[in-house]
Amino acid sequence: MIASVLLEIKAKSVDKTFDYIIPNVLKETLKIGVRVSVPFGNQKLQGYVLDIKEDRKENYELKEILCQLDEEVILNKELLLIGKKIKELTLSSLSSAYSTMLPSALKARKNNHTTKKYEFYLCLNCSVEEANLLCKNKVQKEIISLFDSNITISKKEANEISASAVKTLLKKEILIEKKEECYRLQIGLEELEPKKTLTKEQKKAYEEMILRKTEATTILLHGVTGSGKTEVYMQVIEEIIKENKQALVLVPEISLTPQFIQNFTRRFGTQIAVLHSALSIGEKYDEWRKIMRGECNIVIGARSAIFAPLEKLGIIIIDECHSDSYKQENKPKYHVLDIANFRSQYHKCPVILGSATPTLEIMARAKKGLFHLVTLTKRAQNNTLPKCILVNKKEEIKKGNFLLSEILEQKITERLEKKEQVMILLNRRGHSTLIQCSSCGFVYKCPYCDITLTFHKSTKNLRCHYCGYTKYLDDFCPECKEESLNYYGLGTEKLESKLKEKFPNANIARMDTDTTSKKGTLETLMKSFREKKYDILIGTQMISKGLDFPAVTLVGILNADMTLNIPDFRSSEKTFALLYQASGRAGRSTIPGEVIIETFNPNNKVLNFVQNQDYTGFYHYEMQVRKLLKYPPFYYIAHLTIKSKDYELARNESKKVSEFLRKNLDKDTLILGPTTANMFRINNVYHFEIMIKYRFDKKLKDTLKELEQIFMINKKIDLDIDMND
DNA sequence: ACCTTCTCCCGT
DNA sequence: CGGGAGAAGGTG
Repeated sequence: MIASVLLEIKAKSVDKTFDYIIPNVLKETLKIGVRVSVPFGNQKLQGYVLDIKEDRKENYELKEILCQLDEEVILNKELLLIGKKIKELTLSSLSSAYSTMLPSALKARKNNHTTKKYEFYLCLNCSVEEANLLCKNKVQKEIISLFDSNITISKKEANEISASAVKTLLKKEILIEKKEECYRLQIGLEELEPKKTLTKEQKKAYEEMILRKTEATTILLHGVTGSGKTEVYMQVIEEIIKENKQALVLVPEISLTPQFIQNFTRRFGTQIAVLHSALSIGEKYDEWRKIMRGECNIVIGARSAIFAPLEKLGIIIIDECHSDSYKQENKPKYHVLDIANFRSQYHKCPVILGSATPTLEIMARAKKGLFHLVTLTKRAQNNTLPKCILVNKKEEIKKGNFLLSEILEQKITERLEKKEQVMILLNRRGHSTLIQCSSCGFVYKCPYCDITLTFHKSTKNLRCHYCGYTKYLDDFCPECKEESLNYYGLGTEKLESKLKEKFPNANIARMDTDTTSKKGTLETLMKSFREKKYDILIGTQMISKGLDFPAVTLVGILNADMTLNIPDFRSSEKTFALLYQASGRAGRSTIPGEVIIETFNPNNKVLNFVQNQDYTGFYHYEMQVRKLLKYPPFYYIAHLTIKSKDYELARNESKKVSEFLRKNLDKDTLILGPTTANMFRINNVYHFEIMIKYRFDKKLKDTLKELEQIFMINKKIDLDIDMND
C-alpha cells in the first residue's frame, strides 16, 4: 500500500505529493486526511496524506512513513476540496492553503508541543469494604470514603487531601487511574434568555431566510445600524438547529467581544464553539476538535472560522460583510466570501450577508438578482437614526478652534451635564504625527520606510507605524542641536490630553492599538465604558465597528477626510462605511443621537451622503465613478506587487513583468504600471505595483502562474499576486 | 526546508 | 588550480 503525501513546507517548488510505503502497523489506521511524519532527504518532515493507493507504476525505491500524527482525520473530504479551491483562486501553494485552514496547533513548527489536555480520574479496583480493610492509614481511608457516594473521583481533588496517599494507593493497586480528554475552554453557563419579538421588517427577513434554508443561495440582509440583525440571525439559527443542522457565524475580530458571545450563550447555552485570536493555541485546538467531532451546533468566529469542519452545515452568517478583515492579508490571500460560497454549494445551505454598508460588489450582485435582498430600514427599538451635522473645519480654524469645533465642544458640554456618553473618532494613533525643527526645517522620518515618524508621548519615543522602528526623542534637533522642535498633527494620544485639559471633570478613556495591545484590556475598557465609568471614549476606527453602548448619544468624528485622500479606489467606500458605522454608534437606545463630522471638504459628496445617512445615494453615485474609471464591480482587479531590497532590480523586473503581461493577456485587459506603491519603501524593501483590470481573460491565470514560476527561483525579488483585490 | 552539487570568479 | 560564495537542483 502506497500513500501520496503533501509535505508541509512553504517553498512552492515542492508543492506536489510524494509517495511513501505504508508500513504494516499503519495499514489499518491510516486514512486520507491525516498528518504523517515522513523521511525526506535526510530530514524528518510533516505532511498530509492526500491519497492511498494499492501500488505504483514508478520503479524507484520508496521510503516508509515513519508514523501517523493524528488519530482522527483532520482534513475531511470537504476541507480537502476547499484547499484545492484556495489554490485555484489565489494561485497559492496547496500546502499553504491547508496550513491556513487548520488551527496552529496542527501546523508543523519547531517546538510545537500543543497536545490534548487530559483530566485524570481515580476509581476503586475493589469494593469499598475491601479497600477499607486493605488500608489502615487515616488519610488513605479518607480518600476511600470519597467513593461512598461516587464511582470515580477527580485525581486533583484527591491530591488535595494527600498526594502521597494517592500515590501509595495506586501503587498498592487499590486505586486505578483513568485519563479522559478534556477541553481547556469552558463556556460559562449563562441563564438562558428568551427570544425577543421581531418587528415587521425583521419578521420578513426571517421568513425569507427560512424559505431558502435548503437552497445554495446568498441573501443580503441590508439593515441600518441598530436594526437588530443579530436577533434575526439567532432566530433563524434556532430553526436550523431544530432540524439537526449546524450554523456558522462570522464576525470581524473586533466585534468578537465577550458581550457578543454572551448574547449567543444566553440564547443557546453550551452548544457553541468559539474561535478567535484571544484564545490560546491549546484552546483553539480544543474548540476545533469539539467542532470536528460534531459536539456543537453553532460556531462563532473571525475570518479563519470559515474553515470550521462542521459536517451538517445548515447556514453561514457573515456579519458586517463589508469588513476588510474578511480578506486575509498574507498568503494565501483568500476572501471569506469565496469560501462561504463554496461551502454553501457543498452543503446546499444559504449564506447570509449582513451589513448597513455593503460593498458595491455585494450590493451590485444583489440588485442584479444574483443575491436575494432583504432590507431593514428601521431601528429595532423604533428610535430614529442619529441627526448628523457637517462642520467646516477651515472656518473653525479661522475662528481659532484648532482642537474641536465650537458646536462639538458645546454639545460635549451638554452631554457631560446630562450624564450621557460621548464617543470621538480620530483615525490616527499616537500623539503628534509630524515632528519638525522650526530652526532648520528638519523632519523626523523612518530610516527604513518613506514615512514620517509618529511621536508617542507616553513612552516619549518616535515610532514608525509601518515597520515598528522606534527611537527615543531628544529635546533638541538632531541636525542643528537647537531646542526648537515643533509637534504637528493630531493623534488620539494628544487628543486625550487636550480633552482632559478642556473637560477636567470628565472621565476620558482612549481605545486604540496602543492602549489595547495587552490581552484583555480591550474587554475591560469596553466593560467600564458600558458601565458609565467614563464619559468620553476616544478611539481609532476600532470603536466604529458594531459596538453597542446604549448611553452614547453623541458621536464626534474629527478629520473625516483623512481616509478619503488615500490613493485607493476603495477609499470612498471605506470612508463612507467607517463614518456611517461610527455615526450608528449614537442614540441606539431611547434618547435620539447626534453626530458631528468635522471636515476640510464640507462639499465632498461622500461626506454629504454620510450626513444624510443615505446609503442608496452613495451607492448610485459611487457606481457611476467605478463604471467610468473601470473599477469593480464593472471590472475585476488583480494586483501584482514586486518587492526587493535592490531598487534598480525591483524597477527593472517590474517593467519586464508589465511587458510580459501586455504580450500575453487579452487586448481588452488593461495593464497599469508599474508604478511605485503607495508605501514605496517599507522596511528598506522597495515596492512596485502593477494593476490588471480585466473582465473575462482566459489567459490571465495561466500567465500569472507562469510569472510565479519565474519569480520563484529568484530569491532577491518577491512577486506578490492578489487575484481579487 | 535543507542539503548537495554546480558554477563562477578570484588569487597565488 | 584550489577555495569560497552563491545559485541551482533534488528530496519519494
